[in-house]
Amino acid sequence: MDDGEVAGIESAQDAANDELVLAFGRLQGAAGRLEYLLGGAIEEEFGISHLMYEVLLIVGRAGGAGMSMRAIAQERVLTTGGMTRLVDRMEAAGLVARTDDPTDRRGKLVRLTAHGRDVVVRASRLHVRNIRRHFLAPLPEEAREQFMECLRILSHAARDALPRLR
Amino acid sequence: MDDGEVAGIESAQDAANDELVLAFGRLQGAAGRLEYLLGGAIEEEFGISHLMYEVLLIVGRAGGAGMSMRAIAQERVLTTGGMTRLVDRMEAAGLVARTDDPTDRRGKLVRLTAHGRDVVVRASRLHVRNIRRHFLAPLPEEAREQFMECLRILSHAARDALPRLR
DNA sequence: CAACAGTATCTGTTCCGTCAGATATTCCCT
DNA sequence: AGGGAATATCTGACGGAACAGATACTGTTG
Repeated sequence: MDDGEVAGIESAQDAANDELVLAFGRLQGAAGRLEYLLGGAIEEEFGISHLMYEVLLIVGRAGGAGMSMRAIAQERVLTTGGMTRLVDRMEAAGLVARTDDPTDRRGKLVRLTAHGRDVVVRASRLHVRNIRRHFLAPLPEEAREQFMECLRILSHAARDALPRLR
Repeated sequence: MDDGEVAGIESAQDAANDELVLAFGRLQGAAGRLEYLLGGAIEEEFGISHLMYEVLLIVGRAGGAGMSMRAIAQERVLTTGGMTRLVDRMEAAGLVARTDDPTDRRGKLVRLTAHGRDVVVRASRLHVRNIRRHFLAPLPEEAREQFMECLRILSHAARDALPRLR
């Protein structure tokens, strides 16, 4: 079971697709280490993971009485099972609070605590300084806005296109 | 510890940055389920994860005698420890083979087996039909090329900017 | 209203990648 | 050549998310 030639594994036409796959894969790997690119300071400063920070943002902008577990999970593209445990940890850290949904006794509503809001506000302030500078820096100036717009579009599409997460 | 107002959590200036954070986060979540967007058919058809498919692509295009574990890990942004186990599984599945690096007795070289090359060729063929159509579809026609270019730039930058992975 | 399908959340299990440490080897400096 | 730092890979322990099943509740339908 040996192999000689590996060149010509694909047509030039397909090579561009592979490039996209590889680029996205690398970014996914890098995103797992997003702390180095974007949120390392947050983790150091506030002792919360980047994922927690994202959930704070999501819940924070919902405001009002809070968001259901499912809605958060849907928004962040996570299973509700995973969300249960994540919110467990965040609740233990005093960042969010669960309350019973008054309109549906199956449901819970998650909202920021005062501490959680404080953290997200200060973390965001820290974030702002880093995100464009470090993450987007390699891109040519004029491409950044459009790239961010594409990212927004794709992420919404991804969120909505995926089958309902358990 | 109750909280009343949640509006005005941040300035309008910062809101755009948060948008980027959230978009990227969602994409990361979605990327974990990249199978639905890009590679679901591959997993069904060939019984290999999308990550394995990516590694097959990476090793395949290296060609020749093969790639070191570290080089693959670096290219895909993964720790070498994780790579060890991934290659274990891929070797067990008959997709790749390890050989001792003749120039460095610490190292191993990973190369595709005939079966691995067959899988990656056929999977790529399947992929081509799906990737642009499903993943990039939500983007306006004229933005796609530039978006892919941005993705390429950023992914290379991310790979190179990260501290050496253990 | 009883039956039943659908939904929200939680929990046990499993998978998989990271982290830190161990071992073997190479490289560099004296 | 000898000693130590750096490097390649592997391994044990761990964390966290997915998956599937369980439980509780809702809404619909006969």
